[in-house]
Amino acid sequence: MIQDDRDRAILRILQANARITNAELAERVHLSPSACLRRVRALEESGLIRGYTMQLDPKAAGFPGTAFVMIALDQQGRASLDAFEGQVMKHPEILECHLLAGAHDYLVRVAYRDSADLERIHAEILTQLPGVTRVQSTLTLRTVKRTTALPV
Amino acid sequence: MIQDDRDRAILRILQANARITNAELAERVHLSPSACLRRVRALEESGLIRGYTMQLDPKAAGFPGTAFVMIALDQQGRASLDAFEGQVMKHPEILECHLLAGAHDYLVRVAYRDSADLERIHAEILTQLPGVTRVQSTLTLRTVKRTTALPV
DNA sequence: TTTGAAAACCAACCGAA
DNA sequence: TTCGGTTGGTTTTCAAA
Repeated sequence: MIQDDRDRAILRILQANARITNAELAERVHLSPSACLRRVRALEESGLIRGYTMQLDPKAAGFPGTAFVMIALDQQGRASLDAFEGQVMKHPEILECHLLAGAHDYLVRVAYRDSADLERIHAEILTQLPGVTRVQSTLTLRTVKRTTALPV
Repeated sequence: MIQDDRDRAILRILQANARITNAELAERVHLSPSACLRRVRALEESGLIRGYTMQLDPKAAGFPGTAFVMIALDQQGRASLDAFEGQVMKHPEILECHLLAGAHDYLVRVAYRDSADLERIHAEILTQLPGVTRVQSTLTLRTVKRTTALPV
């Protein structure tokens, strides 16, 4: 768990730059390197830190666009949801999948290389997921902001 | 730019674990440490790599829920969009903001600590953004998948 | 690709609150 | 007892050969 503002400072810095050296991190939060490292390890052990990832520029990586897709299932039993979600996990084109409150639809975000690629993802992946009755895509014209940082 | 499958392998590994040492990364892609480091540096220079971030567990960090919010503006001129987006960038509670095709609405994702916090974000932030005419929130019951990794 | 100096890491230990 | 600081051997980095 987060103990104090020192921990919060460490988390804010690491969220912005996960490859900072422990020595510099320690300096920025006014701790000795060893004390700082002990806190980071404790935060990792506690399960608060899920991991460290590299952020790519989507356009430069060949994914100029993403789309949001609303997906409705024909049934909402535990087994149906599990079957659907299990398949979702297998497709790297599906970046995110959220179960929404209300109509119990899924909101999915996919990355595609061009319009033909989006066609393929729609036809070969999304509509083939188990139990799907409705698939409605909305293209993203522009991503204004996309952070993985939480306001700790 | 990405040169070959070696580069792609490096990117896949770093997307999954940004804190791997250069020595281990080199071993896993069958390169010498110095050759591997040279490639990573080149990928960084090219702008493909946007940065390295730490992933927190949202629940453990005190953010049990996120919500998607559709926001419509009363005007769609360049100036209106810029004013809106400029304010969006200032609020850390707003994790993402996408301009959608079609009705030219924004889809925004916010993190909140509890229902009172969501109320506050709705009343004090979202409805106060410049030019907003309609704000419609949908809670996320469960996030099935959330990756920042692109399928390079 | 190899190498070696400099930097960073991190475990063991010490001291203060 | 817990938390921060110090030390020193080990690992990693990275530029020169």
